[in-house]
Amino acid sequence: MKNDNAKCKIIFIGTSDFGLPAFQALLNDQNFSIVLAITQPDKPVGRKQIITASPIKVAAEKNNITVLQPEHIMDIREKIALLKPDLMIVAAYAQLIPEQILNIPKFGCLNLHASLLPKYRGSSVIQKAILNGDEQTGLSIIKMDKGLDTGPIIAQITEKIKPQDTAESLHDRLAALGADFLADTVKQYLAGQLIPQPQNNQLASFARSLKKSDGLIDWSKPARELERFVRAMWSWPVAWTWWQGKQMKISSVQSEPIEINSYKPGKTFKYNNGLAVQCGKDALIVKTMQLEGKNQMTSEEFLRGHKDFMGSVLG
RNA sequence: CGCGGGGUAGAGCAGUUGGCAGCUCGCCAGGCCCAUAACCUGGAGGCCGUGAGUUCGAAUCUCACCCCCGCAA
Repeated sequence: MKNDNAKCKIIFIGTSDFGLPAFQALLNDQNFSIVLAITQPDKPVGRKQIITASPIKVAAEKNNITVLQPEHIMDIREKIALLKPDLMIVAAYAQLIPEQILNIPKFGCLNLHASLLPKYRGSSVIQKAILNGDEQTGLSIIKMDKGLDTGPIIAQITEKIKPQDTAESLHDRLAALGADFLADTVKQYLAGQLIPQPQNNQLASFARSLKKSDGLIDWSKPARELERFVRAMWSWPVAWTWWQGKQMKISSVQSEPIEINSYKPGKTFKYNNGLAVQCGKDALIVKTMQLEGKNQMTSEEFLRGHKDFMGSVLG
């Protein structure tokens, strides 16, 4: 039986639920001792603006792990140093960590990242992979340096992107894969079995974080591209368009575009009893949608109550 | 008290000078057809979110409350 002194002392840094399975795996592993969790401050969420703790904070408290939530992580540099951590692990923290912090742990600082680096550094990396029509993406664990997702790669695994994958479904799958992947990789890393490989900066690309407005559909783009766009924007910010001065979310479309180019982009028309929208090249069949103020529903249901919709122009 | 839309048949929606509750789809029964998600005939299905108030009379006007949703964060 190992005592706590023999365990690897880890500080876990993360905010969103992407890092949750990995965090949980570390907590459950007898080889590790999580001495501190660092996460973003509680923030108002939802229509009622209820102050809500991050998923990482909730999980940490459930496991009696101390939680710190500094505005800036530099504010707690001293506290981190006093703990003399062996390793720090970062997963979806949403804040750049300065070198002075990265240098504190004996074995440095590892980051679990949701793409195959150097492709897609940054934050909206899962969306980007779907948007670009990639066949596969994956997880990378890198040893962090002062740059944003620029550190040398320690381990990677790939994951196929399914034709029906949304950013949400792919996110959940990658997050789940992160559990064993991280725990195993950390052990091998501590055992000195993994050698960090520098990233090829020539191949690097960057995915900036998304805003609500990034979900606005440009109907002049090809249908094939917009189909990926709808999946990439789900479940946030969601692909949306304008109709009669109101926002309308397009939550899902049929995967195969139809080869019709008879209308102006954004024009709606009937196709096999379904609702089709003309795009820049070919057209898309809308499966489910949501008008602001209303619930999400199938296009069939929507059309029942909106006889004037068919034939209008969106966007 | 952040801003705004909404709650009417199983579903989606109409319905305010207050006056018998409607449409499309679905469902049930029957008919037509070689056949059908097509078409024809008939039918069932409503505490109009809840509670008060105004009125001869309220889905409709007034007040309070509950619930759903969009924005914002």
